[in-house]
Amino acid sequence: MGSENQKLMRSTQLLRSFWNVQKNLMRFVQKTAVENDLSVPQYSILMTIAPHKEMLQKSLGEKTFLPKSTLSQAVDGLVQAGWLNRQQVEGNRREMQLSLSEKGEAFIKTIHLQEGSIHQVFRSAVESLTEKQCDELLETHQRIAAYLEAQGAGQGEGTK
Amino acid sequence: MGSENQKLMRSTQLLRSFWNVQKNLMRFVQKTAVENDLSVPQYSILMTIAPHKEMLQKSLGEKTFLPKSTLSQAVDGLVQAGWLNRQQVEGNRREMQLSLSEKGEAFIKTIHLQEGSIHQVFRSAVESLTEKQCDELLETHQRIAAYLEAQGAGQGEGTK
DNA sequence: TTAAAACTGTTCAAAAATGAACAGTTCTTT
DNA sequence: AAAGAACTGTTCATTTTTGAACAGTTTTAA
Repeated sequence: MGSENQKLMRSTQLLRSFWNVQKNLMRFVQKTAVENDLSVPQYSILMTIAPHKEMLQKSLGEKTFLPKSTLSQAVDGLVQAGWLNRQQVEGNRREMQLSLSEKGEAFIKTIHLQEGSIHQVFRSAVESLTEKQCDELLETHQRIAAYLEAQGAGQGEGTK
Repeated sequence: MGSENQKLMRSTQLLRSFWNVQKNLMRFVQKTAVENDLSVPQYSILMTIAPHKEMLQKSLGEKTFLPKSTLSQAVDGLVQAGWLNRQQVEGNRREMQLSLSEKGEAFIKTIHLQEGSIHQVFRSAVESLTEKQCDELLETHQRIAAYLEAQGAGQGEGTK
């Protein structure tokens, strides 16, 4: 069936398209992380926690998909560096509550403003998009991410 | 200026949106790689070389942004496994010509068909997009990728 | 033609990321 | 309430990735 084949090619093309963006993003994330003495997981953690100011370590794991050993080590480093506070959840001696310190918030702001940081570079990259293009991109990404999120989260898969 | 602030938020929102897709994609790439006894760099290499059938190792480095030590090791593994052929470029004793072996081509086809592979999962994820949505996504991604590609490739940056 | 500089890929020691085993806690079932 | 199962995070040995030094080749320019 020709149209099936058509669809297959479409999907391949789209996957490549995402991959092309993602490998470039990773390049700048890597660079930004190194320039601020962070590992890539640590950078991810900061960016994930930033809009909420505080999060359970468990939730952070679910959001980032980082293996829990990686998460534990990365968080530890961030706490050492003074960017995060870590304390036991009261009424639950297993879970850890993580929160951005004031230093941490300031640090994130600094990163956002650094020339050559992923944030600055990306800002320029999307500068010329129209309102409509932005909205459609967000909408489509949201749909794809939601689908993927739902996959594999169900069965035997968990962050080990 | 309010509209500047507006733009900033837009950019942040878009970056998050890409990140949400990318972390999910990476999850499946990782999974697909492991299931086929590949490292993530090795998987990237195969997917990059696949449409061309053959490439210079140098070009592969430029396309994937993999550090050259990583590239060298990963390629070596693929050659050992019999998926790639490697030979010196004739008339140039530095560069290496890499090409998919027949076994390698077959291997890639197999991966594409595996249930739960990134390819299958992604296919389902984008199944319901309209023709128009696909085209716009491709177009926008292309623009962003092109911009990012141009950045940093110029000055002191190269794959070490 | 040479010497110096730039290029391409490999090697190897160091750093980063991860799985598996674990320790302590909480929840379930009896 | 006691035993067993499930949960949450840490530790540590192993694996993966990477930067730096290198070896060999080609290009540049003296």
